[in-house]
Amino acid sequence: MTIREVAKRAGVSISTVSRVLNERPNDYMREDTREKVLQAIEELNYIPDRRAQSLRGGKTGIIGLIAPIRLNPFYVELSYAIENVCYKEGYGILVCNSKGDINRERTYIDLLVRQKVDGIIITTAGLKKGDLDELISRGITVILADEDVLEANTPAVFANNHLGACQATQYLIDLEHERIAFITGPLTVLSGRDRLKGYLDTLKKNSLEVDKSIIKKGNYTYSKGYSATQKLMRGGEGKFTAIFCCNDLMAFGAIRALQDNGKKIPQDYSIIGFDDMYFSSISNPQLTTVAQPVDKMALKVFKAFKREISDRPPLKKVHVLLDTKLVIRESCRKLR
Amino acid sequence: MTIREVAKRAGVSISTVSRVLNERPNDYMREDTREKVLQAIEELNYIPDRRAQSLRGGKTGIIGLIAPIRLNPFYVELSYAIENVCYKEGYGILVCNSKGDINRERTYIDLLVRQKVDGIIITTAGLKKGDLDELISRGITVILADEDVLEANTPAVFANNHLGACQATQYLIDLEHERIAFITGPLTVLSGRDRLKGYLDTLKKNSLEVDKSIIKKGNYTYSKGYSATQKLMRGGEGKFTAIFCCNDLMAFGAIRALQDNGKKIPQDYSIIGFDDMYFSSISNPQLTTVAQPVDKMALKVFKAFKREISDRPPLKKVHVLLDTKLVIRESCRKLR
DNA sequence: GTGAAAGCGCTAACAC
DNA sequence: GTGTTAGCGCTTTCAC
Repeated sequence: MTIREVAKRAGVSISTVSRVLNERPNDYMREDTREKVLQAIEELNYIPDRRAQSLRGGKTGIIGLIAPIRLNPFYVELSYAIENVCYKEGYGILVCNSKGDINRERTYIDLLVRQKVDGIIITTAGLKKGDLDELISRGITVILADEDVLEANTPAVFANNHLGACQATQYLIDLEHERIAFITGPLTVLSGRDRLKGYLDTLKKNSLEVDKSIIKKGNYTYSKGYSATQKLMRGGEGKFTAIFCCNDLMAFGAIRALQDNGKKIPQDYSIIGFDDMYFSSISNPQLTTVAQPVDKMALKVFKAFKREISDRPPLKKVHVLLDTKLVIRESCRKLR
Repeated sequence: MTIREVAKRAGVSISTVSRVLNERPNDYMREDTREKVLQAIEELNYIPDRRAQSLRGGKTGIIGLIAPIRLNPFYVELSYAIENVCYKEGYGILVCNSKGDINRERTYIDLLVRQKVDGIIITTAGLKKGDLDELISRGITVILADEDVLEANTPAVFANNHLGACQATQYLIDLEHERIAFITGPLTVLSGRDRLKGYLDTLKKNSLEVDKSIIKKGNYTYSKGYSATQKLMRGGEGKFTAIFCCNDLMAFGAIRALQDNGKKIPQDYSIIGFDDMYFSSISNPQLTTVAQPVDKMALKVFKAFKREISDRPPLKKVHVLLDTKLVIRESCRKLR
């Protein structure tokens, strides 16, 4: 079922078929010719081959998405937000779960290059400017999502992690909490550092002292949230009344650790997370958290991609910073 | 960066380059020629174009995955299990979230046909044998996962839903529960019907009466789990001591509904789910459930795919049925 | 308005 | 052993 067969059936040449397929503005043709072709297409159930189309200079209509998806469930939220806008725009999306493994990331990039995808949306686990430049030199548009790359000359879209951390911290303070423990994200990644800074800045802004003994290193995993909270408990139960966890998954770990110590949430301790994954809305207790604007992120990412592949892409690569939003549910309470 | 440039740099013809690229068994060549080519490839950082390769009769190396992913989070488990085996085998996976919408499914199928994917792994929301046959006639291998299509002449892989439901029901009975409520899945889908049957059969096997008033219709969503449980409560609190929910998501809804009525799990009611999603292992309480063998399913699906695209695909299309496994956690207790 | 033909990057049959 | 060439399915000049 090729364009040739359609041409034969319609009694025209293949270029005519191609013309009706592509509908260019200044391409005039007799209406009955078009009809004939359309009918032949219909009858043969013909669907053009995108590989062949793209080989002749066109686009593949595929976008690659690379992210540490299963590491942090937040990325399944983000990936499906992106899938959704790609669907609406007629793009296919090749999903590459890097698991945070740089080798896996590179293997996937190789696959995407082979497939000549139109673009790659990536939350990288450690790629550098040079890696990105090579991709770009291959004609593949790269959009950074949620994680920056130093000096990268390509568009990037983030949630305002600093703002989010400020919102969370301030909320706890407004609830009269003064000793707020903090479980960090990995400090190797932008979001981790920004969230820490937001916490610190908000404490300072409210003239609250920073107590390093209630700041624990985390890595966005459930088990780390659990173990960090255990450490917190061993460090002295009275040293804090609330915990701000740098993502929801760790917050669940924290809640569990507290419960295992016979504590109740939010009666004994208030817990706030970050991300707002789907499960945070149905967990017990439902988690108060900072929502990342995933849908908006997906949209902005896609728009950046479109702009980049347009005839005249902007020289100045945008860095979009999207506002987060506090979502109040059940895991925090007013202290007194 | 094409094969031509590599050839020029290595001082050989393009067919020689093609030969070293493809390494056929009976293709001999001088070692130094191969070396030269390899070096040129290396120096130019050449990566062959899969579109062009596949156009010339080859495979695209892409598999499409269609499933109602965000409808039931179980499918995110399944999809990443599949992604994982595809990764290992060098396949790219085009993820298509149908949301259970047949139109979306069809649009995606069109996209996958255009992209000339090697195969489609599908959990369909309503495609019929005819739709599948058309795909197959287009040279696209179709593998059914988790959901059957009547009389379809293509391989299929399922979890043994009947067995799973038996395991869950029997477990509750072993815990001395005799009045076990049941929240069904959609009865339009295979898994829904089989799970119901497993429940009914096990009741009968244990000479327990079926009480239709404690069997409620569900649809695999959280909110339905919640509302069905509310109905159950209004029907009479004493009429049941346990609820078997046809998937984990509804189980969470049920737990919530019970808690909103001031009940405790598992003290007041035992709850068992089905699927074993990641979140079930970290929820409060951690959910006792029936685990679907997702990794094994993914493997079997992939193997069926490979067999189908092999030189001599089996005429008889296999139906693989995989055993489920009871995962005991915290949401059930012995009645007395 | 429509058709013929070149060529996208590659593989494979056939020469040499 | 290696090169030449046709052709995969399509788009796009360039003729007519």
